[in-house]
Amino acid sequence: MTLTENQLDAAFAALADPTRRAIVSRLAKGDATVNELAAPFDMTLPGISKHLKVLERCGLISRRRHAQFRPCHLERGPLDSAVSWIEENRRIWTERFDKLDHHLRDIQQSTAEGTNDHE
Amino acid sequence: MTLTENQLDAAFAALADPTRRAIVSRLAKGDATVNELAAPFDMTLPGISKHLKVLERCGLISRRRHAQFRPCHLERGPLDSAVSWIEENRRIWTERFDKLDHHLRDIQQSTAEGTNDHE
DNA sequence: CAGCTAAATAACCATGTGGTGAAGTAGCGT
DNA sequence: ACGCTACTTCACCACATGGTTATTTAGCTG
Repeated sequence: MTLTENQLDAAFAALADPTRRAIVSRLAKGDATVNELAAPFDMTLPGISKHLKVLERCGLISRRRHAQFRPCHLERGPLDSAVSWIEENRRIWTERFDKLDHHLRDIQQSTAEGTNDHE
Repeated sequence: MTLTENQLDAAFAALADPTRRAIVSRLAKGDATVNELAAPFDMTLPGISKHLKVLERCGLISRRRHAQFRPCHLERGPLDSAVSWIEENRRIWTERFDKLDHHLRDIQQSTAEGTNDHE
């Protein structure tokens, strides 16, 4: 289910480029050919082709062959894995703060009669 | 709330490195000094220092000053933004497939008496 | 077949990144 | 004041990345 470290590296790295994120966003709406994907960008086709190869290598997209066209298709897996990694760490972070919150509440309770705005 | 494109670039790029992800995971459990963060890695301190600068520049961590120590603290914002971006695209992706699913169901219903396994 | 279109590949370039060792800075302890 | 500790910054290196133009491959079409 979850990707290996290397695949996670590649997925995050792939998403770190605005052109590639835009391509992913476009593909979320439906498959598209390379020329269709390239159209919105002020970039040569080989440039787009390189980006697509990056996306393909990390599993974010797959490509079929249809006549001369190579329609690109967004794959969900890497996005899921990326979110999973972040969510897991946010969970740990949040739980820790919940505990801290309880702790502070305890302290406040035990010093309820003292001042409460020092520093 | 959401980061700019550049900040999103930086956040994803920061998370693309396994050392930096490990540092983030460590910090999710609580603040730590540079030496504490460096300990698990087979890497010199300047190397860690560079990684921390990357994390700091994209807002993933902040650093206080306490005596000679520079305790690092994980900030939640960029993680939230990264997840938001991905979630938004997954949402579009999912909705599309739901529609497709309905469409296929319609087709299957209207050709219910025909063959159903042609390509 | 020739020729067009879609896309990939090759060769190249500038810049960025991840790492190093060596030197510098800042604050505490004696 | 002196050194120790905790880090940062500097100068450098090898390699990856993002982009280009020019060339090549693959497949349709006349």
